[in-house]
Amino acid sequence: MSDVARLAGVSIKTVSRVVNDEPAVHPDTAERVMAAIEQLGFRRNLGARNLRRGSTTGTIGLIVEDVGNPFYSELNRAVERIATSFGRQVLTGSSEENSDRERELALEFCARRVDGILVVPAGMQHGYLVPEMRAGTPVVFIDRPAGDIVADTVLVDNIGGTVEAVTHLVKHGHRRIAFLADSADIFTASERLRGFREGCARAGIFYDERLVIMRTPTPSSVGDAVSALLSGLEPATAVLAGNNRVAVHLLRALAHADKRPAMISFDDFELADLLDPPVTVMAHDVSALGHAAAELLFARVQGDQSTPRKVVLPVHLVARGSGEVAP
Amino acid sequence: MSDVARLAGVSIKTVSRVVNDEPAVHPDTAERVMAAIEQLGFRRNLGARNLRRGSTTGTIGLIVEDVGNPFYSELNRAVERIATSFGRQVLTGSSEENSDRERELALEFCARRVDGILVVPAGMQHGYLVPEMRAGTPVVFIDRPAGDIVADTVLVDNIGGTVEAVTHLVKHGHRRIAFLADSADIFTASERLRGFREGCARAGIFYDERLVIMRTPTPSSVGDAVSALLSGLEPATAVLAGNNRVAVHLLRALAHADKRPAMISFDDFELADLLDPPVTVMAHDVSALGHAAAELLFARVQGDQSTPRKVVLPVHLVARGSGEVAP
DNA sequence: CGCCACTATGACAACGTTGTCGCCCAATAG
DNA sequence: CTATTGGGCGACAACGTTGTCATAGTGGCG
Repeated sequence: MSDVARLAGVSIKTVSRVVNDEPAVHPDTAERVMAAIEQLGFRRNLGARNLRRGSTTGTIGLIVEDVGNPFYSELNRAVERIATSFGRQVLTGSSEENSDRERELALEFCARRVDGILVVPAGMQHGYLVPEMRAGTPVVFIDRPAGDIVADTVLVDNIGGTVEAVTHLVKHGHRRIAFLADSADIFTASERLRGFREGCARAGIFYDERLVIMRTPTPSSVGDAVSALLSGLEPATAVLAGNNRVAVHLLRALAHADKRPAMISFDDFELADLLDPPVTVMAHDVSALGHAAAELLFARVQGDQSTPRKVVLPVHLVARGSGEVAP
Repeated sequence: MSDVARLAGVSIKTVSRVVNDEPAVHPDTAERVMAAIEQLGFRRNLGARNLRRGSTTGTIGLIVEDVGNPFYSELNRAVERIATSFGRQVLTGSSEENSDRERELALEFCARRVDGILVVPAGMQHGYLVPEMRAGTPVVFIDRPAGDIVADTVLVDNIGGTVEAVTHLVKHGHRRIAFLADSADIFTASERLRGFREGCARAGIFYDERLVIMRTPTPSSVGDAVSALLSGLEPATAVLAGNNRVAVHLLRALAHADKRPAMISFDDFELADLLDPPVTVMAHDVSALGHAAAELLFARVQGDQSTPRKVVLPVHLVARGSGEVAP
């Protein structure tokens, strides 16, 4: 900036005025300054600016499990859209479902003085965020609630959705329904399990623990689970997949099976409608999840001090075929 | 920091020493300082630190067309992985295939003094980056080359891959092959068109302009294209989809067709193997694309001054069924 | 006992920017 | 003519941090 000032024959303050479009600059002077800026390729240092002004940095942090997972990338996109509309940029990070990594990312974002943080929490302990929140960095939890603090949260109706899925399968004649989901340590998985039990109870079918398998979905873990569930004296006639990852692995495991059970996936996913049979899903609007969370965050950034809110978005059944086959 | 210093009864410099693990601090003093830091919830301001040290900011920028597109989110993930290994964080932005937006994002990243930029360019003019690159911000182009400047670039073998796809279809008896791709303004689409023509020439089949349709893929644009290609006196017997978006829309358009043409997709995509018939693709390693680009970028960040490099990654055929049906 | 080396600490400036205040000068009013 | 106004501009401090240098104290050595 001082180089520009020297070249234009003005003080650095005047250069500052020009780059900030402040009024009290003579047009001729402004032009000289602009020419100097152009010639030197000057670009103002936003870091220094933010430091001096003590204002916001114009960035927010987003922590998800894996930015490469289509579910989270859609979320990322929705968040970015809102952030852009508020003139902010997004720092993203993948926690890899590891609470230490989540914490590390969150604290690094705080050190960068992001204006706020959106997090799909991996861990259950969030006390480490209390000082940061008290210091003025708003945090909104997405898809899963905070472990041990009170904070804004945006969720989907995990229980209601799962109950509806079970009800739907029972309506089509199933009484041996398996629940195949991610590890019970994960909030959404354990909530959906609760919904599964409640669905069984309401439909008046026996809740059989042997038909519930919950662990991190990999091709082999899901493959093994499928073998177990579909064999034996009373095999499952329908499978409820606890999320989109489980559903994809389940489909692959079933691809070459001779007799395929009915299935419903919690979470919609691309091409579900083009498979054979098309996959019935409990769908929810992932973009809406991101929108709602980001809107909430920016309300906080702009000074909203009301008590923490909890938003629950609806889940609805999209019947496509796989969930409507008889036992 | 001065609050911490006051509480611990030391100077701010000593606090600085403690937070930076500098050796010459008495253990007792260090402990008092740590206690004060804990009590006040102090976290050092990375912006101020970077300003003072004049060092790197520890961030890189990534510009893609759409962070929500699985192709780019996989790329994002790969880039993030490398960035993390170099202790950097990633600012992401979606250009929405708009060159003004691309430019805006890139210049904002520069204003934030990112250590480097990775960009899947939307536009063809990149002169605006010259001052920034001269000022020391390395830029690596991914998937598409820079328009009018010389810079590091990582591409996939678009021409070779398309030639192979055409050859494969011809080998299975097709002579009326359609090419359905994104707008020819997009580098990858136009390169693949070149490959398509070359493939036709090499295989000795007639290149029929009427079988080439290139425009932004939407359900309706692809649907219309399919109707046109598959009707008439000499309909196409095979379709080559120019990218994963086109492929998905194509599959949906064909879902209820009575006679389905053979098809190959340039780009692999999730569940391609589970469709009926499974989709034959020209696959390339998107993660490798991100890895290579990020590695190249960090080499530059660390001072590599060699002449700009161009890396071309291989594409290979994955025969699954849809590309092996006879006319 | 004086000197040196070394440890532990602090004062101060500087990074690049902007807010505050004050100065100069021309134009206008009285 | 003088007094007042306000447009245009610059000097300076400050944002939070760290590099440089100086200083005070301590222990060892000749």
